[in-house]
Amino acid sequence: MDKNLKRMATMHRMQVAGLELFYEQGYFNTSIDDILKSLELSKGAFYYHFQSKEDFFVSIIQNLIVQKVYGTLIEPIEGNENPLVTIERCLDNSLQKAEHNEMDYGFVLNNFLTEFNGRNESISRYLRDILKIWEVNLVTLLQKGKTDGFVARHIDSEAVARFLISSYMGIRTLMVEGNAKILRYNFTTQLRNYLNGLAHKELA
Amino acid sequence: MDKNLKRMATMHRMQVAGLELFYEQGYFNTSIDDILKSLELSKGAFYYHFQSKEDFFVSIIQNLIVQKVYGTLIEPIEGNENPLVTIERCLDNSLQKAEHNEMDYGFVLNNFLTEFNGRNESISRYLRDILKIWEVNLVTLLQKGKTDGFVARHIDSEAVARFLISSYMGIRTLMVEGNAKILRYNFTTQLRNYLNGLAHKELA
DNA sequence: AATTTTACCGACTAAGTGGTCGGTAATTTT
DNA sequence: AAAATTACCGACCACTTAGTCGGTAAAATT
Repeated sequence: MDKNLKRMATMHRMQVAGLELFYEQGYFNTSIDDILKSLELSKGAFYYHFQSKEDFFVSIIQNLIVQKVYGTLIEPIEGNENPLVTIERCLDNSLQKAEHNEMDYGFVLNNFLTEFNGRNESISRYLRDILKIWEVNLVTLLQKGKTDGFVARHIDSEAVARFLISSYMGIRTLMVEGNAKILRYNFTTQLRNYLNGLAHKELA
Repeated sequence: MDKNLKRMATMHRMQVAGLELFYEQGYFNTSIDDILKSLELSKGAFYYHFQSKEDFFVSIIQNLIVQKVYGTLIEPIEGNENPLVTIERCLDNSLQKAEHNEMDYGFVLNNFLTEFNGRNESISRYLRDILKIWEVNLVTLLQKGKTDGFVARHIDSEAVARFLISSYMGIRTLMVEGNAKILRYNFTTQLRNYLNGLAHKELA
Protein backbone atom coordinates (compact mmCIF):
# COMPACT_ATOMS: atom_id res chain seq x y z
CA MET A 1 0.00 0.00 0.00
CA ASP A 2 2.49 2.51 1.28
CA LYS A 3 5.20 1.78 -1.23
CA ASN A 4 2.94 2.93 -4.02
CA LEU A 5 2.58 6.36 -2.52
CA LYS A 6 5.67 7.84 -4.09
CA ARG A 7 4.79 6.35 -7.43
CA MET A 8 1.29 7.69 -7.29
CA ALA A 9 2.45 11.09 -6.20
CA THR A 10 4.88 11.50 -9.07
CA MET A 11 2.42 10.18 -11.61
CA HIS A 12 -0.20 12.54 -10.30
CA ARG A 13 2.13 15.53 -10.51
CA MET A 14 2.89 14.66 -14.12
CA GLN A 15 -0.77 14.23 -14.97
CA VAL A 16 -1.76 17.53 -13.42
CA ALA A 17 1.02 19.42 -15.19
CA GLY A 18 0.26 17.52 -18.40
CA LEU A 19 -3.42 18.34 -18.37
CA GLU A 20 -2.68 21.98 -17.73
CA LEU A 21 -0.32 22.25 -20.67
CA PHE A 22 -2.36 20.08 -23.03
CA TYR A 23 -5.38 22.19 -22.19
CA GLU A 24 -3.51 25.46 -22.69
CA GLN A 25 -1.53 24.61 -25.80
CA GLY A 26 -3.22 21.57 -27.23
CA TYR A 27 -1.98 17.98 -27.26
CA PHE A 28 -0.01 18.06 -30.49
CA ASN A 29 1.45 21.43 -29.71
CA THR A 30 2.81 20.33 -26.34
CA SER A 31 5.88 18.16 -26.05
CA ILE A 32 6.69 15.79 -23.25
CA ASP A 33 9.80 17.87 -22.64
CA ASP A 34 7.58 20.91 -22.05
CA ILE A 35 5.79 19.08 -19.28
CA LEU A 36 8.96 17.66 -17.80
CA LYS A 37 10.61 21.06 -17.80
CA SER A 38 7.81 22.50 -15.70
CA LEU A 39 8.33 19.74 -13.15
CA GLU A 40 12.10 19.42 -13.22
CA LEU A 41 11.81 15.76 -13.99
CA SER A 42 13.56 13.78 -16.70
CA LYS A 43 12.60 11.68 -19.67
CA GLY A 44 13.60 8.66 -17.65
CA ALA A 45 11.03 9.41 -15.00
CA PHE A 46 8.32 9.88 -17.59
CA TYR A 47 8.90 6.66 -19.45
CA TYR A 48 9.32 4.80 -16.21
CA HIS A 49 5.73 5.64 -15.31
CA PHE A 50 4.04 5.82 -18.69
CA GLN A 51 4.40 3.78 -21.83
CA SER A 52 3.90 6.59 -24.32
CA LYS A 53 2.55 10.07 -24.78
CA GLU A 54 -0.79 8.58 -25.75
CA ASP A 55 -0.90 6.25 -22.76
CA PHE A 56 -0.11 9.25 -20.59
CA PHE A 57 -2.98 11.22 -22.03
CA VAL A 58 -5.41 8.36 -21.55
CA SER A 59 -4.42 8.22 -17.90
CA ILE A 60 -5.14 11.94 -17.63
CA ILE A 61 -8.58 11.43 -19.11
CA GLN A 62 -9.38 8.59 -16.74
CA ASN A 63 -7.99 10.17 -13.62
CA LEU A 64 -8.57 13.88 -13.97
CA ILE A 65 -11.01 14.74 -16.72
CA VAL A 66 -13.65 12.25 -15.68
CA GLN A 67 -13.63 13.62 -12.16
CA LYS A 68 -13.77 17.19 -13.36
CA VAL A 69 -16.87 16.51 -15.45
CA TYR A 70 -18.51 14.58 -12.64
CA GLY A 71 -17.81 17.31 -10.14
CA THR A 72 -19.05 20.22 -12.20
CA LEU A 73 -21.76 18.78 -14.44
CA ILE A 74 -23.07 15.50 -13.10
CA GLU A 75 -23.10 15.56 -9.30
CA PRO A 76 -24.66 19.02 -9.10
CA ILE A 77 -27.78 17.88 -10.93
CA GLU A 78 -28.53 14.92 -8.69
CA GLY A 79 -31.53 15.30 -6.45
CA ASN A 80 -35.30 15.40 -6.49
CA GLU A 81 -35.94 19.01 -7.29
CA ASN A 82 -37.29 20.43 -10.53
CA PRO A 83 -34.76 19.25 -13.14
CA LEU A 84 -35.31 22.29 -15.32
CA VAL A 85 -34.26 24.51 -12.45
CA THR A 86 -31.40 22.27 -11.40
CA ILE A 87 -30.00 22.08 -14.90
CA GLU A 88 -30.16 25.80 -15.41
CA ARG A 89 -28.41 26.45 -12.11
CA CYS A 90 -25.75 23.85 -12.78
CA LEU A 91 -24.85 25.15 -16.24
CA ASP A 92 -24.88 28.73 -15.06
CA ASN A 93 -22.60 27.88 -12.14
CA SER A 94 -20.22 26.15 -14.46
CA LEU A 95 -20.16 29.13 -16.81
CA GLN A 96 -19.61 31.42 -13.88
CA LYS A 97 -16.59 29.42 -12.84
CA ALA A 98 -15.21 29.69 -16.38
CA GLU A 99 -15.97 33.39 -16.47
CA HIS A 100 -13.84 34.06 -13.42
CA ASN A 101 -11.02 31.88 -14.56
CA GLU A 102 -8.38 33.86 -16.37
CA MET A 103 -6.83 30.77 -17.86
CA ASP A 104 -9.94 29.57 -19.60
CA TYR A 105 -9.47 27.79 -22.87
CA GLY A 106 -12.95 26.38 -23.18
CA PHE A 107 -14.65 23.18 -22.10
CA VAL A 108 -11.90 20.63 -21.61
CA LEU A 109 -13.90 17.79 -23.06
CA ASN A 110 -14.93 19.79 -26.10
CA ASN A 111 -11.39 20.96 -26.80
CA PHE A 112 -9.91 17.50 -26.74
CA LEU A 113 -12.83 16.00 -28.59
CA THR A 114 -12.29 18.48 -31.38
CA GLU A 115 -8.56 17.90 -31.39
CA PHE A 116 -8.82 14.11 -31.60
CA ASN A 117 -12.04 13.72 -33.58
CA GLY A 118 -11.25 11.51 -36.52
CA ARG A 119 -7.56 11.54 -35.73
CA ASN A 120 -7.28 9.11 -32.83
CA GLU A 121 -10.14 6.71 -32.47
CA SER A 122 -9.31 5.25 -29.06
CA ILE A 123 -8.84 8.60 -27.37
CA SER A 124 -11.97 9.91 -29.05
CA ARG A 125 -13.87 6.99 -27.63
CA TYR A 126 -12.75 7.70 -24.07
CA LEU A 127 -13.83 11.31 -24.43
CA ARG A 128 -17.15 10.43 -26.01
CA ASP A 129 -17.82 7.97 -23.21
CA ILE A 130 -17.60 10.75 -20.67
CA LEU A 131 -20.00 12.88 -22.70
CA LYS A 132 -22.29 9.88 -22.90
CA ILE A 133 -22.29 9.54 -19.12
CA TRP A 134 -23.32 13.16 -18.84
CA GLU A 135 -26.03 12.61 -21.41
CA VAL A 136 -27.39 9.54 -19.62
CA ASN A 137 -27.53 11.44 -16.36
CA LEU A 138 -29.40 14.29 -17.99
CA VAL A 139 -31.87 11.91 -19.57
CA THR A 140 -32.48 10.10 -16.30
CA LEU A 141 -33.05 13.39 -14.55
CA LEU A 142 -35.48 14.58 -17.19
CA GLN A 143 -37.42 11.34 -17.15
CA LYS A 144 -37.70 11.54 -13.39
CA GLY A 145 -38.86 15.11 -13.88
CA LYS A 146 -41.73 13.80 -15.97
CA THR A 147 -42.98 11.41 -13.31
CA ASP A 148 -42.57 14.12 -10.69
CA GLY A 149 -44.73 16.47 -12.72
CA PHE A 150 -42.07 19.03 -13.55
CA VAL A 151 -41.43 18.20 -17.15
CA ALA A 152 -43.95 17.90 -19.96
CA ARG A 153 -44.49 14.25 -20.83
CA HIS A 154 -44.35 14.67 -24.56
CA ILE A 155 -40.77 15.92 -24.74
CA ASP A 156 -37.95 13.76 -26.05
CA SER A 157 -35.51 13.61 -23.13
CA GLU A 158 -32.64 12.37 -25.23
CA ALA A 159 -33.05 15.15 -27.75
CA VAL A 160 -33.23 17.71 -24.96
CA ALA A 161 -30.10 16.34 -23.29
CA ARG A 162 -28.20 16.51 -26.56
CA PHE A 163 -29.41 20.00 -27.27
CA LEU A 164 -28.27 21.10 -23.82
CA ILE A 165 -24.86 19.51 -24.26
CA SER A 166 -24.46 21.06 -27.68
CA SER A 167 -25.32 24.56 -26.61
CA TYR A 168 -23.13 24.30 -23.54
CA MET A 169 -20.13 23.14 -25.53
CA GLY A 170 -20.69 25.92 -28.02
CA ILE A 171 -21.03 28.72 -25.52
CA ARG A 172 -17.91 27.55 -23.72
CA THR A 173 -15.98 27.91 -26.97
CA LEU A 174 -17.37 31.36 -27.58
CA MET A 175 -16.60 32.48 -24.05
CA VAL A 176 -12.88 32.09 -24.52
CA GLU A 177 -12.76 35.07 -26.85
CA GLY A 178 -13.37 37.52 -24.05
CA ASN A 179 -16.84 38.88 -23.27
CA ALA A 180 -17.41 35.95 -20.98
CA LYS A 181 -19.72 37.84 -18.66
CA ILE A 182 -22.22 39.06 -21.21
CA LEU A 183 -22.09 35.76 -23.08
CA ARG A 184 -22.94 33.86 -19.94
CA TYR A 185 -25.83 36.22 -19.28
CA ASN A 186 -27.09 35.85 -22.85
CA PHE A 187 -26.82 32.11 -22.66
CA THR A 188 -28.64 31.79 -19.39
CA THR A 189 -31.57 33.88 -20.52
CA GLN A 190 -31.99 31.87 -23.69
CA LEU A 191 -31.52 28.62 -21.85
CA ARG A 192 -34.33 29.65 -19.53
CA ASN A 193 -36.51 30.47 -22.53
CA TYR A 194 -35.85 27.05 -23.93
CA LEU A 195 -36.32 25.19 -20.65
CA ASN A 196 -39.58 27.00 -19.93
CA GLY A 197 -40.96 25.50 -23.06
CA LEU A 198 -40.31 22.05 -21.66
CA ALA A 199 -42.11 22.58 -18.39
CA HIS A 200 -45.28 20.71 -17.55
CA LYS A 201 -48.04 23.29 -17.79
CA GLU A 202 -50.85 23.06 -15.23
CA LEU A 203 -54.23 23.53 -16.85
CA ALA A 204 -55.68 26.74 -15.52
CA MET B 1 -3.79 40.55 -65.30
CA ASP B 2 -3.13 37.41 -67.24
CA LYS B 3 0.32 36.82 -65.95
CA ASN B 4 -1.04 36.33 -62.46
CA LEU B 5 -3.13 33.40 -63.56
CA LYS B 6 -0.51 30.76 -63.01
CA ARG B 7 0.42 32.21 -59.69
CA MET B 8 -3.16 32.31 -58.53
CA ALA B 9 -3.81 28.80 -59.74
CA THR B 10 -0.91 27.30 -57.85
CA MET B 11 -1.65 29.23 -54.71
CA HIS B 12 -5.24 28.12 -54.88
CA ARG B 13 -4.27 24.50 -55.30
CA MET B 14 -2.07 24.75 -52.23
CA GLN B 15 -4.78 26.45 -50.21
CA VAL B 16 -7.40 23.88 -51.10
CA ALA B 17 -5.10 20.99 -50.28
CA GLY B 18 -3.96 22.78 -47.13
CA LEU B 19 -7.45 23.40 -45.84
CA GLU B 20 -8.38 19.82 -46.46
CA LEU B 21 -5.46 18.47 -44.49
CA PHE B 22 -5.61 21.06 -41.71
CA TYR B 23 -9.28 20.30 -41.34
CA GLU B 24 -8.72 16.56 -41.30
CA GLN B 25 -5.64 16.37 -39.12
CA GLY B 26 -5.46 19.71 -37.37
CA TYR B 27 -3.05 22.56 -38.03
CA PHE B 28 -0.28 21.51 -35.65
CA ASN B 29 -0.56 17.91 -36.65
CA THR B 30 -0.13 18.67 -40.36
CA SER B 31 3.24 19.55 -41.84
CA ILE B 32 3.86 21.63 -44.91
CA ASP B 33 5.54 18.59 -46.40
CA ASP B 34 2.31 16.65 -46.00
CA ILE B 35 0.51 19.21 -48.10
CA LEU B 36 3.28 19.43 -50.66
CA LYS B 37 3.44 15.68 -51.00
CA SER B 38 -0.23 15.55 -51.92
CA LEU B 39 0.39 18.10 -54.68
CA GLU B 40 3.77 16.96 -55.92
CA LEU B 41 5.17 20.39 -55.33
CA SER B 42 8.33 21.37 -53.51
CA LYS B 43 9.29 23.45 -50.52
CA GLY B 44 10.61 26.03 -52.92
CA ALA B 45 7.23 26.49 -54.50
CA PHE B 46 5.59 26.87 -51.14
CA TYR B 47 7.93 29.51 -49.79
CA TYR B 48 7.90 31.28 -53.09
CA HIS B 49 4.18 31.94 -52.67
CA PHE B 50 3.80 32.17 -48.90
CA GLN B 51 5.93 33.70 -46.20
CA SER B 52 5.29 31.11 -43.52
CA LYS B 53 2.97 28.36 -42.42
CA GLU B 54 0.99 30.91 -40.44
CA ASP B 55 0.74 33.32 -43.36
CA PHE B 56 -0.44 30.41 -45.47
CA PHE B 57 -3.16 29.56 -43.01
CA VAL B 58 -4.34 33.14 -42.81
CA SER B 59 -4.68 33.18 -46.58
CA ILE B 60 -6.79 30.03 -46.35
CA ILE B 61 -9.06 31.66 -43.81
CA GLN B 62 -9.50 34.75 -45.95
CA ASN B 63 -9.96 33.01 -49.24
CA LEU B 64 -11.71 29.77 -48.49
CA ILE B 65 -13.20 29.67 -45.03
CA VAL B 66 -14.92 33.03 -45.25
CA GLN B 67 -16.60 32.00 -48.47
CA LYS B 68 -17.64 28.65 -47.07
CA VAL B 69 -19.35 30.28 -44.11
CA TYR B 70 -21.01 32.87 -46.30
CA GLY B 71 -22.27 30.25 -48.68
CA THR B 72 -23.72 27.87 -46.13
CA LEU B 73 -24.78 30.06 -43.23
CA ILE B 74 -25.14 33.67 -44.24
CA GLU B 75 -26.46 33.90 -47.79
CA PRO B 76 -29.18 31.29 -47.23
CA ILE B 77 -30.81 33.39 -44.51
CA GLU B 78 -31.14 36.54 -46.56
CA GLY B 79 -34.64 37.46 -47.58
CA ASN B 80 -37.91 38.75 -46.27
CA GLU B 81 -39.53 35.59 -45.06
CA ASN B 82 -40.13 34.57 -41.47
CA PRO B 83 -36.62 34.54 -39.97
CA LEU B 84 -37.47 31.79 -37.53
CA VAL B 85 -38.37 29.53 -40.44
CA THR B 86 -35.43 30.63 -42.55
CA ILE B 87 -32.95 30.03 -39.76
CA GLU B 88 -34.29 26.61 -38.97
CA ARG B 89 -34.17 25.59 -42.61
CA CYS B 90 -30.67 26.97 -43.07
CA LEU B 91 -29.19 25.19 -40.05
CA ASP B 92 -30.95 21.97 -40.89
CA ASN B 93 -29.67 22.11 -44.47
CA SER B 94 -26.17 22.65 -43.23
CA LEU B 95 -26.42 19.72 -40.84
CA GLN B 96 -27.81 17.60 -43.61
CA LYS B 97 -24.82 18.38 -45.76
CA ALA B 98 -22.53 17.38 -42.91
CA GLU B 99 -24.52 14.24 -42.31
CA HIS B 100 -23.99 13.05 -45.85
CA ASN B 101 -20.34 13.95 -45.91
CA GLU B 102 -18.19 10.98 -44.98
CA MET B 103 -15.19 13.14 -44.30
CA ASP B 104 -16.84 15.30 -41.70
CA TYR B 105 -14.62 16.57 -38.92
CA GLY B 106 -17.00 19.14 -37.53
CA PHE B 107 -17.67 22.80 -38.18
CA VAL B 108 -14.49 24.20 -39.76
CA LEU B 109 -14.69 27.46 -37.89
CA ASN B 110 -15.29 25.77 -34.56
CA ASN B 111 -12.42 23.34 -35.04
CA PHE B 112 -9.86 26.00 -35.82
CA LEU B 113 -11.20 28.34 -33.19
CA THR B 114 -10.71 25.64 -30.60
CA GLU B 115 -7.27 24.79 -31.90
CA PHE B 116 -6.02 28.39 -31.86
CA ASN B 117 -7.96 29.81 -28.93
CA GLY B 118 -5.48 31.40 -26.57
CA ARG B 119 -2.59 30.03 -28.58
CA ASN B 120 -2.41 32.38 -31.55
CA GLU B 121 -4.12 35.68 -31.07
CA SER B 122 -3.99 36.96 -34.65
CA ILE B 123 -5.41 33.80 -36.17
CA SER B 124 -8.05 33.63 -33.46
CA ARG B 125 -9.09 37.14 -34.33
CA TYR B 126 -9.59 36.32 -38.00
CA LEU B 127 -11.75 33.35 -37.06
CA ARG B 128 -13.74 35.28 -34.50
CA ASP B 129 -14.37 38.00 -37.05
CA ILE B 130 -16.08 35.53 -39.32
CA LEU B 131 -18.25 34.30 -36.47
CA LYS B 132 -19.04 37.91 -35.70
CA ILE B 133 -20.21 38.49 -39.26
CA TRP B 134 -22.53 35.54 -38.93
CA GLU B 135 -23.79 36.89 -35.64
CA VAL B 136 -24.44 40.34 -37.05
CA ASN B 137 -26.37 38.86 -39.94
CA LEU B 138 -28.50 36.80 -37.59
CA VAL B 139 -29.20 39.81 -35.43
CA THR B 140 -30.18 41.94 -38.40
CA LEU B 141 -32.49 39.23 -39.64
CA LEU B 142 -34.14 38.84 -36.24
CA GLN B 143 -34.62 42.57 -35.85
CA LYS B 144 -36.21 42.73 -39.25
CA GLY B 145 -38.36 39.83 -38.15
CA LYS B 146 -39.64 41.96 -35.31
CA THR B 147 -40.75 44.82 -37.51
CA ASP B 148 -42.29 42.35 -39.94
CA GLY B 149 -44.34 40.84 -37.14
CA PHE B 150 -42.72 37.42 -37.11
CA VAL B 151 -40.63 37.70 -33.99
CA ALA B 152 -41.76 38.73 -30.52
CA ARG B 153 -40.56 42.25 -29.78
CA HIS B 154 -39.30 41.56 -26.30
CA ILE B 155 -36.62 39.06 -27.28
CA ASP B 156 -32.92 39.92 -27.15
CA SER B 157 -31.77 39.37 -30.73
CA GLU B 158 -28.11 39.30 -29.83
CA ALA B 159 -28.64 36.71 -27.14
CA VAL B 160 -30.70 34.60 -29.52
CA ALA B 161 -28.05 34.82 -32.24
CA ARG B 162 -25.36 33.73 -29.82
CA PHE B 163 -27.46 30.90 -28.52
CA LEU B 164 -28.06 29.70 -32.05
CA ILE B 165 -24.38 29.87 -32.90
CA SER B 166 -23.43 28.04 -29.72
CA SER B 167 -25.84 25.20 -30.19
CA TYR B 168 -24.90 24.83 -33.84
CA MET B 169 -21.20 24.65 -33.09
CA GLY B 170 -21.88 22.12 -30.36
CA ILE B 171 -24.07 19.82 -32.41
CA ARG B 172 -21.55 19.86 -35.23
CA THR B 173 -18.90 18.60 -32.84
CA LEU B 174 -21.18 15.87 -31.55
CA MET B 175 -22.13 14.80 -35.03
CA VAL B 176 -18.62 13.73 -35.90
CA GLU B 177 -18.83 10.77 -33.57
CA GLY B 178 -21.22 8.95 -35.82
CA ASN B 179 -24.99 9.02 -35.24
CA ALA B 180 -25.18 12.10 -37.39
CA LYS B 181 -28.65 11.36 -38.65
CA ILE B 182 -30.39 10.97 -35.32
CA LEU B 183 -28.42 13.87 -33.85
CA ARG B 184 -29.52 16.14 -36.63
CA TYR B 185 -33.10 15.09 -36.10
CA ASN B 186 -32.85 15.66 -32.35
CA PHE B 187 -31.29 19.03 -32.89
CA THR B 188 -33.85 20.23 -35.37
CA THR B 189 -36.79 19.30 -33.14
CA GLN B 190 -35.31 21.11 -30.17
CA LEU B 191 -34.32 24.07 -32.28
CA ARG B 192 -37.92 24.32 -33.43
CA ASN B 193 -39.08 24.16 -29.82
CA TYR B 194 -36.79 26.98 -28.97
CA LEU B 195 -37.62 29.11 -32.00
CA ASN B 196 -41.35 28.69 -31.45
CA GLY B 197 -40.91 30.37 -28.13
CA LEU B 198 -39.54 33.42 -29.90
CA ALA B 199 -42.42 33.83 -32.33
CA HIS B 200 -44.74 36.77 -32.18
CA LYS B 201 -48.03 35.43 -30.82
CA GLU B 202 -51.23 36.82 -32.27
CA LEU B 203 -53.78 37.55 -29.58
CA ALA B 204 -56.72 35.25 -30.08
C1' DA C 1 18.82 38.40 -79.36
C1' DA C 2 19.85 39.72 -74.66
C1' DT C 3 18.10 40.45 -70.24
C1' DT C 4 15.15 40.01 -66.53
C1' DT C 5 11.44 37.94 -64.06
C1' DT C 6 8.56 34.06 -62.74
C1' DA C 7 7.81 29.75 -60.74
C1' DC C 8 9.72 26.21 -59.15
C1' DC C 9 13.38 22.43 -57.49
C1' DG C 10 15.56 19.98 -53.73
C1' DA C 11 19.57 19.72 -50.71
C1' DC C 12 20.39 21.62 -46.48
C1' DT C 13 20.03 23.48 -41.54
C1' DA C 14 18.88 24.09 -36.79
C1' DA C 15 15.74 23.04 -33.65
C1' DG C 16 12.80 20.08 -32.03
C1' DT C 17 10.14 15.29 -31.53
C1' DG C 18 8.89 10.76 -29.14
C1' DG C 19 11.21 7.19 -27.42
C1' DT C 20 15.47 4.08 -25.75
C1' DC C 21 18.85 2.64 -22.63
C1' DG C 22 22.81 2.06 -19.59
C1' DG C 23 23.59 3.69 -15.32
C1' DT C 24 22.78 4.78 -10.15
C1' DA C 25 21.44 6.21 -5.50
C1' DA C 26 18.16 5.10 -2.23
C1' DT C 27 14.99 2.07 -0.40
C1' DT C 28 13.00 -2.82 0.51
C1' DT C 29 13.30 -7.48 0.76
C1' DT C 30 15.73 -11.46 1.84
C1' DA D 1 24.93 -7.68 5.11
C1' DA D 2 23.70 -9.04 0.45
C1' DA D 3 20.50 -8.93 -3.19
C1' DA D 4 16.86 -7.06 -5.57
C1' DT D 5 13.69 -3.56 -6.68
C1' DT D 6 12.17 1.28 -7.21
C1' DA D 7 12.42 5.75 -9.08
C1' DC D 8 14.84 8.41 -11.46
C1' DC D 9 18.87 10.66 -14.54
C1' DG D 10 20.41 12.35 -18.98
C1' DA D 11 22.99 11.18 -23.12
C1' DC D 12 21.63 9.48 -27.21
C1' DC D 13 18.94 7.98 -31.54
C1' DA D 14 16.20 8.19 -35.61
C1' DC D 15 13.13 11.06 -37.39
C1' DT D 16 10.32 15.26 -38.41
C1' DT D 17 9.76 20.16 -38.44
C1' DA D 18 9.60 25.03 -40.42
C1' DG D 19 12.31 27.59 -43.01
C1' DT D 20 16.72 28.91 -46.21
C1' DC D 21 19.17 29.25 -50.33
C1' DG D 22 21.72 28.54 -54.58
C1' DG D 23 20.37 27.04 -58.74
C1' DT D 24 17.48 26.73 -63.28
C1' DA D 25 14.30 26.22 -67.16
C1' DA D 26 10.78 28.65 -69.29
C1' DA D 27 8.34 32.78 -70.17
C1' DA D 28 7.99 37.77 -70.52
C1' DT D 29 10.19 42.13 -71.36
C1' DT D 30 13.44 45.00 -73.49
